[in-house]
Amino acid sequence: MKIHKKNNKVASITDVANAAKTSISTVSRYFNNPSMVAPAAAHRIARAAEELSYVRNRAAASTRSKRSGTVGIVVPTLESSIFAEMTESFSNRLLDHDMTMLLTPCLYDRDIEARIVRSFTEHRVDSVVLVGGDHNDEVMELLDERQVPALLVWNHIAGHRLNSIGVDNRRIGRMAAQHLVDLGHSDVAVISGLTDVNDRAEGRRDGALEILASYGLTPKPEWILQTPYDLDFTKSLVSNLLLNSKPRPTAIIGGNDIIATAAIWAAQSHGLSVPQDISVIGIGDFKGSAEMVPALTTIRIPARRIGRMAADRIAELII
Amino acid sequence: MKIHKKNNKVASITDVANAAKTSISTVSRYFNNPSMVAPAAAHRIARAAEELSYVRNRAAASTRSKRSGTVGIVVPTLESSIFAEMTESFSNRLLDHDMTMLLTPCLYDRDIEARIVRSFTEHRVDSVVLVGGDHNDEVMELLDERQVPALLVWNHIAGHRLNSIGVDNRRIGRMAAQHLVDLGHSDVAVISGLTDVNDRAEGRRDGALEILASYGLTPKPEWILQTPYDLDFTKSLVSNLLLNSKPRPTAIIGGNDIIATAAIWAAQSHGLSVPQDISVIGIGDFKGSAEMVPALTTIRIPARRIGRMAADRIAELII
DNA sequence: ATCAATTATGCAAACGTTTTCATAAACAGC
DNA sequence: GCTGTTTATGAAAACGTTTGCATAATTGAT
Repeated sequence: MKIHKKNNKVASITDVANAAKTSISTVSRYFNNPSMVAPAAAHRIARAAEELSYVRNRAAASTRSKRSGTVGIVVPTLESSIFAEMTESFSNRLLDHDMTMLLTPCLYDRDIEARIVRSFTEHRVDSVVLVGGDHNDEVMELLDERQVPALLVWNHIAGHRLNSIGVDNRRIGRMAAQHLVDLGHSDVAVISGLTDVNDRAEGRRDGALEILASYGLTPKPEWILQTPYDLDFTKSLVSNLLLNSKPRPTAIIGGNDIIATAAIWAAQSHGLSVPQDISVIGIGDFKGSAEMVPALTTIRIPARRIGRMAADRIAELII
Repeated sequence: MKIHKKNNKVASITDVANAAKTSISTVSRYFNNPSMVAPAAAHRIARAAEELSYVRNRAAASTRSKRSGTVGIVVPTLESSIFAEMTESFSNRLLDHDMTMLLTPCLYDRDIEARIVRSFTEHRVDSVVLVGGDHNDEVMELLDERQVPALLVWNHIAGHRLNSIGVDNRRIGRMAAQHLVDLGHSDVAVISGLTDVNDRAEGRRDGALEILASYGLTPKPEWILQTPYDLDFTKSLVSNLLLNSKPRPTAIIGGNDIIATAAIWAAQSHGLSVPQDISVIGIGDFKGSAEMVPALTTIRIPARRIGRMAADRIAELII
């Protein structure tokens, strides 16, 4: 009678070892470090594994080896195409490193983020990726205590004790403002995301205001607005701005492309044409901004590149 | 000397049990089924866990309990806002069930999907979620053999042996075509996604063509087009169509909102105005379609609801 | 008080791996 | 043919949990 796996249960490494007439150590080595096992044995193991449709149990493996092959990432939202792009390229690259991504959106809520990171540590992820530099103390302590290698993406943060990969948002804000100044604008409205939950938004706004101030063009307070990540709300916010300002701003800086898009649509719905009647510049370069009519002027954030680089960096961090 | 955790290692359930002067069984029960442990013991355990900053190891737990608390989901792409929405609401709802999501985009490639599902099974996910009904045999066998409860989302597929939650794409296609016929159009172009890798696209196209045919309005072959999920490409495809057709189509059905958006932009870039000169209808209702100028006419797919329902169904499936 | 029923606990055996250590086998160099 | 290295293997001890079973403690009814 042929040796085969214990009844109706899925095959374990032991079953494979028995079928291949070798020890479980060798089977384990075959899967983790094939070069360590002799060709003949390797062949028998491959056959046995195939026969029993063995699927190794990484969860069990991680108890001994301390490596789960997973990375946890928390993003503010997936509904921003820019985060979706980054996440997607991150995941794809991770696949090349034979790792899998645990992903959870935190909806810009730091407490939810903390809860998610805790859950990630329960699953013993090999590493954690966070967006931006603003996080609960609890998160930092947790990562610290348990020595989970962590990576901050999106912003490059010079002084931070965690690794970071991303852009300098202040600089981007400066670029956007400079562009409008160069076009001759002096009446510029600055509409940012919510700066208290979003350090990207804050950096961009401050960079823009810095440049405007340096030209003596500081916008009046009612032209410096914040808006949540919401097309609908932003569109009516801008509508109000355009209706109620006696001299209208001649240009708008949108803290991200959603805001800029909403601004363009708001302007169009008042019969203003872009860029003839009013200039709008965004930040982010979401997929499609170039094809939009009128094409959206935007400052490119290399989301895919950030995603890829992050995955590669993770691979280094956990060696 | 105070009892404390073994040097420089993270605390395990044993450390907590020692510190709380009880057995690991009780500690385990405290975390999994608090009602089973007496208040006094519970209190000591809570204190000890806090003190040692104990984080339970779900990976280890899953070896014995067969429940990892994770669900694997593979989506075609995150760059489609509609999938992003579904995924996000799925993940949020999953959180309520104390589960975490393993997510990987497969880029519409069935072989990559198969590879991902295999990786999910290695991680012993409690359940797998797939988009649509077209999958490699290997995937089906794997899920079958290992008895992983699986769920199909996006399409509702009547006869399928797996559970499914979603919409009837053929019906949606019929609705789109009927809408245009009702508006009096007789020259309708149908632009779908790639039907060979996307059964949603196929259903929608066929439904649309079915209705058109029933009115004797079958489009000429060069008006039935396919396009990958790409704004850029689609925009120039539609541009060509508009330039080269002697009598132009008076309406376009876009298989999804990306296609419809690209079609609108293409029309606009030729000086045609929508909907005066040409009607365009999309499918999907991505976030923002209503605010767009002109507003995009689209058939709503309840992405968030599908996501939520899927999470709830998963919770039922694995009991 | 007593006994039965209930509730709370602890022991020890799983779970499916990896990894250390020791030994056996194969290979070179002479 | 030796001997000294290298290479391949196996036994057994972890890893951090859950859980079945048996016992101890508590409760309730009389």
